[in-house]
Formats: sequence, structure tokens, C-alpha cells
Amino acid sequence: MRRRTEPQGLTLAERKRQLVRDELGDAALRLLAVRGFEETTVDQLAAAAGVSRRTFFRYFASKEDVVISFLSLLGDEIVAEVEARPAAEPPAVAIREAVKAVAAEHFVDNREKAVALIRHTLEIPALRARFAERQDLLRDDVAEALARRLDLPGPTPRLQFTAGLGLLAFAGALKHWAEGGGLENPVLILDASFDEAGKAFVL
Amino acid sequence: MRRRTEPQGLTLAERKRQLVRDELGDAALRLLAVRGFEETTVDQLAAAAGVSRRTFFRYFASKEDVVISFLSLLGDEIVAEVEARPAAEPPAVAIREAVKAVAAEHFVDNREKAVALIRHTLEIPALRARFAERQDLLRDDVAEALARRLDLPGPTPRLQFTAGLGLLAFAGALKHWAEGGGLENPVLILDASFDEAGKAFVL
DNA sequence: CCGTACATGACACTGAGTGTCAATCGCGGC
DNA sequence: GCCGCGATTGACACTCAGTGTCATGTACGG
Repeated sequence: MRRRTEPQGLTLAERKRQLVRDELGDAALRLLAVRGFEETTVDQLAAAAGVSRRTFFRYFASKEDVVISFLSLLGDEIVAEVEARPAAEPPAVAIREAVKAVAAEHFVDNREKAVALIRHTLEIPALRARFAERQDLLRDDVAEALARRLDLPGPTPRLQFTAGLGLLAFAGALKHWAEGGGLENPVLILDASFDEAGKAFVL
Repeated sequence: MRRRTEPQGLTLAERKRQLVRDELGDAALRLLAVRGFEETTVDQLAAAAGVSRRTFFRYFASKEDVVISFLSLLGDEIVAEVEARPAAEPPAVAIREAVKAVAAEHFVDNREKAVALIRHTLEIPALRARFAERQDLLRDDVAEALARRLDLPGPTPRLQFTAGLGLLAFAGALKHWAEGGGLENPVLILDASFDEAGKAFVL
């Protein structure tokens, strides 16, 4: 049983669980690079991580989830960050700054892994589809977060569009950043992407 | 080599094929209303249309496709319509008018069926996921159509955002229209939706 | 009337995802 | 130290989506 750091506040079971999860994720990335995504079966993913097929599905809801879960995690943080923005801030600024904060936190250290993850997600049709699905659900969550910030009962159509365009800008920046090998400053790319997105409907 | 020698430009085989396709689509909508989507198997869909399971997959690539294909067809027309817009028109106007033209053509007569289709698509998670996936692919196609209109080699990031926001406005209008039972004028809803979308990033 | 495409059905197969159950392991109480 | 409780796991069986293959039937052109 290989161990890494010993963070406090976590029971052994929880740390073990995270360990298996990481191992599955790493194994998936390894196999994906060699074989393809479609060509790799869940049995192979599970075997590579040393667990049974059934256990794999106890950690990830689907084969695609192994790759997507990282991006999905970012989504949750974006929502949390949006809600934490000062209420005086206009929605368009709130989503922009929230995304920048999340990117700045996660794209500096995990560079290598994040780049591989994003590249696979954008290149492999099945993964791209799941990513689009996540984006769609996340859009609603972000819109509701924006509404809560303004003490509204629910998101207005306009807030839906703000959230949607914000996530489009985020995805566009993600793509640009990964294609450049993750060498550029993600925050600068995001700013440029949001600037362009703001001109989407300018005549 | 059987070519367009038949009267209406359609050979018997082609009309028969369309017949089976329609029957499968109608059967699917009928079963979906009674049972759920997840609860209905492809075998039942095929049996309801009087064909074999294998034949079902010769007409639709997946179970979701029976429902989605109608929306997907709209996508193709939107792309064609975008390319047909005058080159002097700004991209934002081109996508807007293209969508309006397609909506005006298809949402007046097929009202009942279109409303049911859209409602199912937006309510059932598996269908919503497939819809999101289609939107994602369509976004690229529309962006490339916008680029061709301007004699550009490929879509600029800004055109990607124009296409993306345009489709968001389209989807939003679809939802609004279907929730209202398809009684309102789709073109007016689309105009309102595009107006709101244009303010997505306005402070 | 015949040959050729094409559509269909029957069958078999892979692989994703789920339910169930028994064995095991960590952990706290006794 | 022992025991029992809850959570994790592996093994097994099952459903169902989707695909490849082949043999039959049928409309069409010559």
C-alpha cells in the first residue's frame, strides 16, 4: 500500500478511497495514450488499476467519467466562486473573475495532466459529447448562482445567456491553452477569450 | 443505378424508406408518452413500428436519434441558410436571420409534433445530453459557414462565439416556445431571445 | 425472364452499466 | 483481546445498446 502525504481531517477510509480514485484516473490516462478511448474497455481500465470491473463503476458513473471528472470538478468550483463574488459586481464580471480564479488555482501546478486531459476531451468524440453535456448542466447551475447573488428567485433568460457565453469563453480559452501546451498564462488567455466573447453579437 | 427517373423525383424505395422512418418516429413518440424514455427498449420501438430490432438501427444510429433527428435536421438547414445570407450582412445578423427563417418554415405546420419533441428533449436527461452534443458540433459547422461567407480560411474565435451565442439564443427560444405550447409566434420569440442574448455581457 | 442492387430479418457477439450477495476489512465498544 | 457494525470489495448474473455477418426476399433495369 503506497502512501503519499498524510493530510489531517481525513479518515483512513477516505484517503484510501481517494487513492483508488487517483490510481484509476492515472491508469485511464496511461491507457488512453497508448490505445484509443473506444478501444480501451472498462475491464482493462480496472485491471490496470488493480481493482475489479464492478469497483470501477463504484468510483465513476461511466467510462467517460474517468476523464471528465476533473473538468467536472472545476465546474463545481466555478459555481462556488461565482457565489462568493461581491454582490455589487455585474453578472458578466462575476462569471469572468470566478473562472479566472479557478483557472489560476488549478492550471499552474497540474499543467501536464490538465493539458493531456483537455486534449483528449476535445479530440475524442465520445468525451467531447460528455463535456458538452456537462457544460449544459453547469450552465443552469451558474445561472442560478448568478441569480442567487442578486437575490432573485430564479435565473432570468439574460442570466442564462451570461452563464452560457461565459462558459463558452471558458471552453474556448481551455482549448487555446491546451493547444499551446499549457505554456501560456491561463489568466491572460481567459481575459482575451472573454473580450472576444463580448463582441460575439457586436455588428 | 436507379436515379431520379421517377415522377416526383422520388423512387418507390425512397418513399418507402421515408415511410418506415416516419413510422418509427411516430411509434417512438407514442411509446415515450406512455412509458418513459429509459423504460422503453429499442426492441419495443421496433416492434411498435413493425420492423426488426436490426432494422431500427439501419434508420437511426441510436435510441436517442429517433427523437433528436428532427432537431438535428434543423441544424443542417440553419447552416445552409447561414451560407445563403448576403455577404454584406454582419455575422450576428446572418445567424439571427438564418435561424428565424428555419423556424418560420418548420414551426408553423408541425406545431404539435415539434412541441412534443422539444419538451421530451429538454426534460429527459439522456435526450438533453444528446441535444447538447449536437449543439456543440453544430456550433463548429455554423462558425465555419460564417467564415466561408466572409471568404476566411477558417472560423475566428469571435465567429465561434457568434455561432455559440446564436445557438444559445435559438435553444432558449425553442424552450420558451415549447413551454408555451407552441402558440406564440416563433419569430417574435426568437427576436426577443436574440435581443436578450446580445446583452449577455453588457454590464 | 433474369441478374443485380438493396432492404430486411435472424443470429451471434462485444461491451457498458446495474443488482445482488457473500467475504473481508477497519474501527469503536465491551 | 474479542466482537459486532458498517463500509468496501469481488464474483456472478443479468439487461440492453449497438455492430457484423449472412441468407432470404423483392423491386427494378435490361
